[in-house]
Amino acid sequence: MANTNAALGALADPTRRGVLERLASGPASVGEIASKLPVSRPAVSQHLKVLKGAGLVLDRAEGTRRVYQIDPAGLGAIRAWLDQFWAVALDAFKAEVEGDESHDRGKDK
Amino acid sequence: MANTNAALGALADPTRRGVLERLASGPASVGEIASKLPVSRPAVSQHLKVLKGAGLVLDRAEGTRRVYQIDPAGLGAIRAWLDQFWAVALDAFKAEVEGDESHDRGKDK
DNA sequence: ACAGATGGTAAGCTATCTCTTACCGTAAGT
DNA sequence: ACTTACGGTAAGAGATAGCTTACCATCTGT
Repeated sequence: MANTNAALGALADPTRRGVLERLASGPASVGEIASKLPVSRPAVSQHLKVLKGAGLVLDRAEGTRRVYQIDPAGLGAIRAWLDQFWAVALDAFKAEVEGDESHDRGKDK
Repeated sequence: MANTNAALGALADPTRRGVLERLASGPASVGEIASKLPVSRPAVSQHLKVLKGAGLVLDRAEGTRRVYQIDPAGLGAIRAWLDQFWAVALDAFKAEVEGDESHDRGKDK
């Protein structure tokens, strides 16, 4: 399952985002992905393993090649987490700007 | 400015997400945040520095205390990046499922 | 069956991250 | 002025992440 935890960790690496951005335009094989990036093919394989573990990509065998593509479900999970987080934080932020002094200060410690 | 790059990197660490989740419910001082987490206060200070650099939190002095809160703009930047990414990827995914074979394969290499 | 292409895995190196303890600066109260 | 509370910074230790090269397995075509 798409663990939000692992997914956020996976998104942290620039090379991995490079892989995802390549895949955003459509499926590609490992070699195709690697040819566009400044790292070796094994490095790309390792990144794809992480992305797959995080539920961000899907893969299928296609002859001797292995084709990867983005898994919409994984991205959706992150979006859901972020949206929920955004909603709570923005709410607290607005409350702070307006009323202030009435809802949080002192309730924490 | 809220660099998406730095922001995603900042979100990768569990302790940092713990800090953000605490702040999502309202502003708090460094000590208050640290008391809820399994790390020392200096560690929290360091995390806050990263979060601030990523544009995810704001801080203000309040006497001898320093109060931190979430910066909605930073979260918004990540949301924007993710939404845009999501849109492109989902589009490509749907195209792949339906037509297939007609829009990408071969245009990349 | 053999040769070539493709890609996953192992081992090892280096750089970076995160944590801790120790220390210092600043603001507030007596 | 002195003391106390609060928090940022420095230095260093340990763990981890990401890369490379070398190697192996699998699938395809001759």
